[in-house]
Amino acid sequence: MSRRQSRDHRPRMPEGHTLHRLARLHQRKFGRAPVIVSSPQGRFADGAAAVTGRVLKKASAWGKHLFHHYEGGRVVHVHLGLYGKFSEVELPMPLPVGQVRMRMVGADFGSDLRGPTVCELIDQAEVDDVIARLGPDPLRRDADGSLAWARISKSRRPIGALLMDQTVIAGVGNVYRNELLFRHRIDPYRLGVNIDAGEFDAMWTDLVALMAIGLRRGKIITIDREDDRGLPSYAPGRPRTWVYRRAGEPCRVCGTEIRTAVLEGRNLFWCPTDQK
DNA sequence: GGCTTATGCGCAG
DNA sequence: TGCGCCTAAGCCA
Repeated sequence: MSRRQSRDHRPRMPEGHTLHRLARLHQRKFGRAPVIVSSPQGRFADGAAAVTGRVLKKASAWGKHLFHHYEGGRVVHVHLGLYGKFSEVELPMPLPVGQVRMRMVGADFGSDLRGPTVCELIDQAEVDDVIARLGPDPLRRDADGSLAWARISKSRRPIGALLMDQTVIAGVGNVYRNELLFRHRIDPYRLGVNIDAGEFDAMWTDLVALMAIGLRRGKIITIDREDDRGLPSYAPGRPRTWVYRRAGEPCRVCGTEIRTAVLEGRNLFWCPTDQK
């Protein structure tokens, strides 16, 4: 078997940590060297033609948005959406399989992007526009949680919806949203105005730590945090989440059946006993 | 082999 | 509110 498609270490859930991980990977594998960019599928043909052969100066992420900054001020903006994925491919590149929107080939590494919601060529001003629409990203060093608090503390929307709103906090997806609310014993339907400052501070601090674990480990782990006892306690096969996708199963704390409902089109999971 | 489902989000109506 | 995007893992037969 000469399967060139390498084993992939991509996180299963593309929330913010996935994009930061990709930015780090792409910078390491493609950075500071010319990259051959193409669009086998054709839908990104013009964008690919504009950057191919140019040096990738930097890859960065803000929330769920990924930016490839090429020399000459051109930027490739990617949002994976629900299905988008980058594969990791060893050279030489095999023939494209399926709908490959963007193919990147560096000196000793390649990557195929399939199924993204967004893959477009933009300039720095447009990057700034994208970022201006996003809330603070817990994975960025400069993240200012007080900006999120300013929005939440005034809102009459449920906290379960606010945490998913990318203009409030950038990078939180359905897994982190549900897990964070359980960890802090907060009912997802409680309104933003009814969250107190202490609760928010604790959630924000926790979120920063949880997402940093996701970034480091490449998967979302919200129980058995390695820093709980100062040593790695996660082992393959061990449960990694408290409530996410556990509808009907017993709460790991009190045994009550985990409930599920749809809030603004997304699946909510919570323990009706523990979360008030 | 086929069916269901999912992490996101913009848009139509 | 619900659809469309259009991938792929997980499950069942």
